[in-house]
Amino acid sequence: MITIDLISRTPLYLQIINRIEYLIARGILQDGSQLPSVRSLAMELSINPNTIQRAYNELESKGIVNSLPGRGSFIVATPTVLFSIKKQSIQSELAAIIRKAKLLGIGKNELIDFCTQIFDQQPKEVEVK
Amino acid sequence: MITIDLISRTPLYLQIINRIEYLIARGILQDGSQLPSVRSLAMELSINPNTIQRAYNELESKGIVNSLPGRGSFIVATPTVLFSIKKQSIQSELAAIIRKAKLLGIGKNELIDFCTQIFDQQPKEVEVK
Amino acid sequence: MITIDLISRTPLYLQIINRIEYLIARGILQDGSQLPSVRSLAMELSINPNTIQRAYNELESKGIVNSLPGRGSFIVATPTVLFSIKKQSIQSELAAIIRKAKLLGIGKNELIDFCTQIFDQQPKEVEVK
Amino acid sequence: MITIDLISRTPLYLQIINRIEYLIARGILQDGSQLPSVRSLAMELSINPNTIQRAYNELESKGIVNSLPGRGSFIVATPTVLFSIKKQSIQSELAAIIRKAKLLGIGKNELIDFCTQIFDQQPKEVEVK
DNA sequence: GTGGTCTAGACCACG
DNA sequence: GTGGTCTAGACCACC
Repeated sequence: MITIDLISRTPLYLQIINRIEYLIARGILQDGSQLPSVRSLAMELSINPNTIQRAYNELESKGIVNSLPGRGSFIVATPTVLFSIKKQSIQSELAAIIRKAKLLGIGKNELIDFCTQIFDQQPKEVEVK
Repeated sequence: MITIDLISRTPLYLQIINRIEYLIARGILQDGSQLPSVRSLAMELSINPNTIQRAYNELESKGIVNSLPGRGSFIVATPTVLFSIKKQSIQSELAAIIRKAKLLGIGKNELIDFCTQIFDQQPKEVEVK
Repeated sequence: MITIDLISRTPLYLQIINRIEYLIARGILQDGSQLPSVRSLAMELSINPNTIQRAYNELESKGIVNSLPGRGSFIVATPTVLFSIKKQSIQSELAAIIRKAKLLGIGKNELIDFCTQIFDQQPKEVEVK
Repeated sequence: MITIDLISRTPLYLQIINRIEYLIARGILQDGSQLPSVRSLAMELSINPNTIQRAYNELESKGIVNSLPGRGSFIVATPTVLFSIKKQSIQSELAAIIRKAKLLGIGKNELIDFCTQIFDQQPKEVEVK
């Protein structure tokens, strides 16, 4: 369920976070679900347990996961909550890049056309990087 | 003319590259213009000459600048050329983020509205990061 | 495997680049192979880690190497790809020198004889400079 | 007669040397001809007199020019002598590049074909860089 | 441990 | 003065 891309430039802990958030947003990981243990997931993915630990820690500090020492880590966010969190981060990223585009002198219409094109061209399911 | 933000997480050498590319795109630095010398710019920005050197080197390997030992560094790219280079990179960044938005389940109309809003909200002149 | 010549006038970082490209072209460093770490290679060659870092950076910007922070640097180019890159650069160098020879008034036959002689005289394995 | 290319990466003093040697080889500057004075040539080319001085010095140490303090600089090499000097330097450059080609695994026939092609493609008169 | 960025300071060739 | 290379040593994020 949780997969990573060892070749990708994206840090492994971020790939894990993105993947878990994606699974929540899609309703695959539900509120209250238990995440795999740090050690078992590390084994499964053949990476360092510290990396998993970091991903879980960041998810906890975002309020998406609840780690109970000795018992495991559990999802505490509904897709709705998760959605608004993610949406905000995407908004800020999008704002940054649109700022760049404006600096370049790209007009609004050109930008919109562009977004439409990209949106339509994307395949329906893509691995989160 | 060339400014940096010491607080930004963007590496200084990248800020300098972005700034120079921006000035070329805007037609402020013209084809054939001489850039400030490595040492003088380092002094002006109060940073290490090596950092400027690195920025100029990368601009040279991108074919935007011509560095002549003992003579100075000169712009060799027209705004048009520069524009197409930058546009391509913005396109790929935009594609990546729109991919993310789709994964979240954001619809096309919502995305477009979003871009329009952001585009209109942006102040006219913003520091390149 | 990777060696340098401290006496040569060729910059160390270029010697390292050439050497690695040579090892790829020969199939000794294969697609996916991990390069020695920046620090370990620096230690082995008794030079500064920054010099190795620079070589790896340039190889990455050429698309020959993939550097993943915290994980290492990996070959991503096949010998075939590398071969065509190198061949092109050799072609242009050769063109430049043949142009000079023509300016001197050296005839085609003389040039060809010359190349043949040099080709046959070369020892089979020489250090890349 | 003596021209330079301010954009070229070749050092100015080398361009001047190459140009003078070319003019001798072609018989345009004859044995005993007086070269323009350092200052007048510097003025004419709008470059630093030191650069001309350096070029003349190197030509003198090669035995091609004789500089008589207070009187000027004179050609002392015949085209024949010059030819053999240049031929040697071209030989060593050619040897270096053929060595590289061999390292890449380029065969003798391929090399020869290549040289022939380049030789035939070259325009008859090209500026020495 | 890994790569990436930056500073400080030195030396070189070129003008 | 100019750009180019290299060393030494520091700090960062990531694994």
